[in-house]
Amino acid sequence: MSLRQKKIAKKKEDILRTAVSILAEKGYQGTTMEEIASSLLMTKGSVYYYFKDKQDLLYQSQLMLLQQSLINIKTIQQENLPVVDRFKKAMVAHITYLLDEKSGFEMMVKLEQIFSTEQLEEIFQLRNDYEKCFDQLILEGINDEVFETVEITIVRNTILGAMNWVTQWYSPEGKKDATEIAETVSDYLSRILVIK
Amino acid sequence: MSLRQKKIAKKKEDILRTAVSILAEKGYQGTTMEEIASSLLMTKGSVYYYFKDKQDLLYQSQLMLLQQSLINIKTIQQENLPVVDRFKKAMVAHITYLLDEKSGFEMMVKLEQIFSTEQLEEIFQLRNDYEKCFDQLILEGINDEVFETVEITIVRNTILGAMNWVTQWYSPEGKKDATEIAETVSDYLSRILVIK
Amino acid sequence: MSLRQKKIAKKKEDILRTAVSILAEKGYQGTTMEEIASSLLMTKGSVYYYFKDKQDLLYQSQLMLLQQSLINIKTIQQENLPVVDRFKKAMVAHITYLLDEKSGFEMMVKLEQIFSTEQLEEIFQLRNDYEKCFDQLILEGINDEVFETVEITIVRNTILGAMNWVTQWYSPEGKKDATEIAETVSDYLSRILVIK
Amino acid sequence: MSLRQKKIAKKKEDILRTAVSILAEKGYQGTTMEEIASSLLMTKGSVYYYFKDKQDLLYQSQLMLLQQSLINIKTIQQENLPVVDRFKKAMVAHITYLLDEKSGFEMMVKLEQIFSTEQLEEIFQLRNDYEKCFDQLILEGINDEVFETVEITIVRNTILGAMNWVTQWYSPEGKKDATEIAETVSDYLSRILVIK
DNA sequence: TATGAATGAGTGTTCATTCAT
DNA sequence: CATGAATGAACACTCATTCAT
Repeated sequence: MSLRQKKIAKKKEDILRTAVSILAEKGYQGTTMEEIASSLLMTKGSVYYYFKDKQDLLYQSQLMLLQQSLINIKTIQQENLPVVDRFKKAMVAHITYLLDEKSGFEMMVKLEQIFSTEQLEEIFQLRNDYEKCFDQLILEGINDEVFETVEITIVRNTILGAMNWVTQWYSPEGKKDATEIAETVSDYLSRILVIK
Repeated sequence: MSLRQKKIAKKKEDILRTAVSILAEKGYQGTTMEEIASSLLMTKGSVYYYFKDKQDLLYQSQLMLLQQSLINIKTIQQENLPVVDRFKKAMVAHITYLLDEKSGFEMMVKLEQIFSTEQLEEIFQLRNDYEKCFDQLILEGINDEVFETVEITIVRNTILGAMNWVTQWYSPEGKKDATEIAETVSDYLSRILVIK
Repeated sequence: MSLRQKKIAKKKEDILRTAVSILAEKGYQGTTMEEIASSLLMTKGSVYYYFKDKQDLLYQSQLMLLQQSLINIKTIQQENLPVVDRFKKAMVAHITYLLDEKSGFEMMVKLEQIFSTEQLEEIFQLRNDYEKCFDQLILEGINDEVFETVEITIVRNTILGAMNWVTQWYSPEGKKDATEIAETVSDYLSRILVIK
Repeated sequence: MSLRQKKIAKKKEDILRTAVSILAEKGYQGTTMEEIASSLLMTKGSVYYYFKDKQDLLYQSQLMLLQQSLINIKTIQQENLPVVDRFKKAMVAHITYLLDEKSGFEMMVKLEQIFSTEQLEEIFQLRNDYEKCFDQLILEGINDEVFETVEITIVRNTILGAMNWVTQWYSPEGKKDATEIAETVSDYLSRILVIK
């Protein structure tokens, strides 16, 4: 990758990071391009130089989030640790990633309404891959007889929901910082699965 | 209340019910007054007869949701049942209420950005009351030594999050209907607290 | 048609008339909605109340022009006059209509680039019908042996071109008024066909 | 002219040729600098090296068209041929030139709106010169008693209109090629003038 | 009460143009 | 000479809101 391409990639990522946090805070429709641009001390026109349109910005930020999350969880899954520890680590990673990026997995809009079929497929594929990793860990735990036998999909959705919602109530001003909150919540959620 | 007033109240409630589900689906900014009106076979002008503006519609729908939820949980709290059962009943009620009304507690917008201070206070008060009910149940459970000793706020937020997120993944086409999902999720969430 | 509908139809026609002349003068891309609106002492928003979008405005104005032209020529065609006279009358009508409406048949844009397939079909159908009327008159003249035997399509296109171009050079400040110009040009163009 | 200057002149002409055909097809407002540049495998910036701005591009392409047309007609005018033949040759040259360059004399915009007074004067001067050549031929024909006595300006405008319009209906897929169409149309237009 | 019509502020997007490298 | 990046003014279009009837 040439220097120029690197510069572009860097700029794109800068924009995406900012977009992610604003979009997560105000939602897709509630966020203006102007807002995103001026947060970056850019003009609207410049943002359009890097991204085709607003939808493209949302799409690529979703991809970025999901791809990074997927890398995170896959890395953890391969570590040489008991399944219980890996599961907890995956939860902590999920929560801290969301809190650090000030992002949300739901951009507050029905994705179907703004994405093309191919885009939706890509997104759903990644989301699915991610969920499968969690399912895999749960299944492993059940087979190892350290987790209760449960309906995997429902439990996974429940746990993901609890984690995704953390962005709604976590306050940096509180007693615990992001990592501590992540640890605590993960501990509590573990109890749904772990056999005592 | 005169007949006329009753008629008006009825109409208002009709509008609110529709508004709630559309707002929950598309978010505050993503929903147009036109959309709400035409869903009710009304014209925009008529909706404005009953509600001052869009924000008022959101405000009152939030109030309705919260007030009803509060009534639900208070009723349950006073029932003559073991705390574990009351807690589970409260969770089931919470989830089924959300799924039935096709609503969401978060209207996909930072409330601070659209509500006035007084309105925010009212909303937060109700939300707080509602959370306190849950906290109260949890505390009771701990005192009765049927629940683990936990950080109540965090556990409550975690559980509420898991429940609120159900609207994101529940599909009426799935194997379980709304009530069954609510029961199942509640069972799993109970494990966070219940001493085994 | 109710009074209300009549009012709407009237307003739509007003807008179309203005749009036609501005679009003809400045071309599709060179005309702004703002311009059209303010020519009518309206706001942009109002124009959008009557027409879906700019393209719709162009489409409907083309339809109006073509439909009226078609009525004009069909009326003339049925008059009980020698074919030479009817042909000349048709030419005069064509030119004066364009000059009166300050319009042009070509809105200075490749129609294919802005219209949908169905819209294009409708336009081309009408255009074709109109051309067929001219062709019919020419054919009649040939059969009556008052017109030379010619390649009908090419002659018709040549004559239509000469007439359509009049809007480019006619000036109301000149010696002749619109009708006189139309008469004169038609006389000259007749010479292409009439046997002497 | 140095080699460098020649290279620049060559490049300018390349750009103008491309610009002419795109501008003729899409109109001034409908054509983007990007489009012109990328048709030439250049970047926008490069085009700006050769031409001050978009208007300059249009201006110079008009000049080029008119100057070439003027040369064409003047050459023909001086040929040692009967006026009827020279007139027809002029028409054929006019039409084939337009069709070959895929150009149009009207760039679909009121010239007054984009050109400066001096530029307009230059353009009008050339246009006038060109028209005068036609007028001259017509006058000659009248004096030679091979053309009917006509109102020269009107006839010339009518004929020019018919010729300019050919670009609107000529299709390379048709039975006749550009030259044949030009010949045919010229023959028909001759009949307006030639005494039989 | 209800509504059709109008409004205007705001938003996404385009594009001619500039300029540092 | 060439270009990539940035800019900002302009424009199409939307939509909450108002108001006369």
